[in-house]
Amino acid sequence: MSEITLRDVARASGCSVATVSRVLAGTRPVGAETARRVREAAAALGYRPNHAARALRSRATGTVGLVLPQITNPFYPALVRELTHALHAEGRAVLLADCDDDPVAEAEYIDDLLSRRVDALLVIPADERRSRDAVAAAAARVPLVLMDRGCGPGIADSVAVDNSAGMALVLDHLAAAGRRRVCFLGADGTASAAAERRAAYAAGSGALDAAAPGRVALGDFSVEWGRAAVDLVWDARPDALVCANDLIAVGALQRLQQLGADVPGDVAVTGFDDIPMAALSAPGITTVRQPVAELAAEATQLLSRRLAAPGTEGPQRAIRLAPELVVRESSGPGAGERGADEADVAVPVS
Amino acid sequence: MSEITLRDVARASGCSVATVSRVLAGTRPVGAETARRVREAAAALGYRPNHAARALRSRATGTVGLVLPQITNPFYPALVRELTHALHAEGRAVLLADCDDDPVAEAEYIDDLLSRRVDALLVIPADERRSRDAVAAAAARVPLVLMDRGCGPGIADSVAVDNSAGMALVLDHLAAAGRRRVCFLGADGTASAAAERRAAYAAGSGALDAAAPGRVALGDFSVEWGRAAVDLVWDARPDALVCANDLIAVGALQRLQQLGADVPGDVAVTGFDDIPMAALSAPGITTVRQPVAELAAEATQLLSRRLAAPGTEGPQRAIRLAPELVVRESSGPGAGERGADEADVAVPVS
DNA sequence: GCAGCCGTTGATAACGTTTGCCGAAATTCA
DNA sequence: TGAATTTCGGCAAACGTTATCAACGGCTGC
Repeated sequence: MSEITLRDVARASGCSVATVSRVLAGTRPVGAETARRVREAAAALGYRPNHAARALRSRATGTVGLVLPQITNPFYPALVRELTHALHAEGRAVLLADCDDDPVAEAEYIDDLLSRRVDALLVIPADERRSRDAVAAAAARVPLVLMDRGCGPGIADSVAVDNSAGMALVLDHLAAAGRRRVCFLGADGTASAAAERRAAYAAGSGALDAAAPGRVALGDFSVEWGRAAVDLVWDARPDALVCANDLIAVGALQRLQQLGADVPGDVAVTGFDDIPMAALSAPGITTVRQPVAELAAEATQLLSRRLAAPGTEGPQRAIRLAPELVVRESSGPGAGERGADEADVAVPVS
Repeated sequence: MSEITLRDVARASGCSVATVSRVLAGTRPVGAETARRVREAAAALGYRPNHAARALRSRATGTVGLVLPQITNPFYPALVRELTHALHAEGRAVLLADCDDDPVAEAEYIDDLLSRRVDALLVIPADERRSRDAVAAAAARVPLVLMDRGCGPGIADSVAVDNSAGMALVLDHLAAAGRRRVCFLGADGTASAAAERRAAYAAGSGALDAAAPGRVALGDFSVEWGRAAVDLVWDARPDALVCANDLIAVGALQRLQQLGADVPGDVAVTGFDDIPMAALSAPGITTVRQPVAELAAEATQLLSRRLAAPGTEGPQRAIRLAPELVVRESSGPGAGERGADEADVAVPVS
């Protein structure tokens, strides 16, 4: 069985548990010869440190809790992947909790993770408003980084994409393509991504057409809403639908095709996030790609910094990363001006 | 700080730590009045048990490790979701490890999880052959359940969909629709799902057409391969492409549309797994839906059974669950015989 | 009324590590 | 060469919980 403890290694190598602990953890210099004997014995016996005991004694579990609203949201798997890889690279393990978009469940999971003594928490809050209390309480106990969505000001460090810059990229692109009758299919949720994207549209779309900022339909971040939203704005005879995320765009695209509209000939469609489906849809959907690996790297770095300097409550940081525009067929030249094929061209933000 | 220990609760409630532990853990009966006082004090102080200490003493962490090949594989998020929910419902937490399809990384993660003293492991092996040693070694230490893919015979308990039954559903459906020139676009990997599906095709397709079992193209489980595979079988003028999973089907569908083929008029396309994209593709892809929630429930139940009777090495179980056929537009009536609209009809296996 | 029993409770010893402290040996410096 | 300083290793005390054992009541039953 996995019963080999420090005592056994100590006995086998002829020294005390303390020395064995020191050479294995490298906390203090130890004689070269002794170190060799200890390492040999440990390897021979197949010693595996007991993380539970270590955690109890040193009050650090080497574990990070990751709380997210819905793993089935197609944007998150890539993020989870990058986060777990980045954290594992630092020797930490990841406790995963999917709260199913329910702030109450979210609070319970956070509580459970805290009682499991995670060293830190990564949270994508389910709801900007109703997640706040639980997140703030947790942030008071352990280093906590908010990702993707905000949770009110001054709660904790946060890392997210610059939604305004992303929306600006989209609007510039559509403007350059001569689109003017633009509509926004967004989400009315309190999640910060929803709010920021619709604010950015409201702020930027006026440059295309004075009435554009008013052509807005708000629902949620789903394919179903995308389908339904098209009908609500159809009377305005739009030549471009700016969607707040790729799921909405997929739904909009489907409904447009049902209605017999030509995409991009009659109307362009754009999304946000660049989930896998955006590239695989027909036509491919022009969208704003989030720098997922960089988001993960920034988040883990933020955590490491807090963990390295315990108690030191430095100023909170709100990191915003620049997204890039991915141009695909769904926003190609309109009916009048068909040009060359230009699919999947990535345009980094300046 | 989170410094409230059993001692504090004991002092506040006027009894010993032993009693407090007993009432809070419910391990042994305790006086009603005392229990009330203890619970009151615990609540008032906001006591949170220290899982690290508990784990050290009782040699059980209440934690399960989940090792999977690629969280970005669109079939897994739904499975992860159901697994975490099922496990959390039993009071366990989930340590997640994504090994990026690399058996070496997989072995390291398994090792790390074991040294973190997980009570049990859920593993979706990256490779049938090269994952075997690490999985077998782990299974000797803790209860382990293999999911989705096998890992050689007699290694551990396993839960998976019945791939043969699923493939049979597809072939029956195509036969009933009058398709005869069937081709199989599969994966040559050693993963058991790949092998079982292509074996089931080989065994069942002969009933449609004597040459069908020979019309096979093998690559991997990707959209890219699906696109490429179409060209390899196109000379055979197929009227149906049976794909080993939905990603291949999506790729095949794209390439067919590029070639100007009508789906399902000229050729039907079927997938396997029922990932979200299958429903959202245009046309929607007929596929075999895995009973994800039931798979998760069976797996956790299997774990619970092993955990309840420690050391009792009962016989290994290999549970196979019946899938259901989801008929969508991609396998509708062929060119000659267009009928009524029948989208998204689920036909459970008998 | 006394032996014996159960139901409750309190001390206390683990669980396997890390770590502060101290002694011994080895090294340096005057 | 003696004292000061460093280096190295051991002892033992934590960390917060659970489990074992004994003690102390108040019972029942004869």
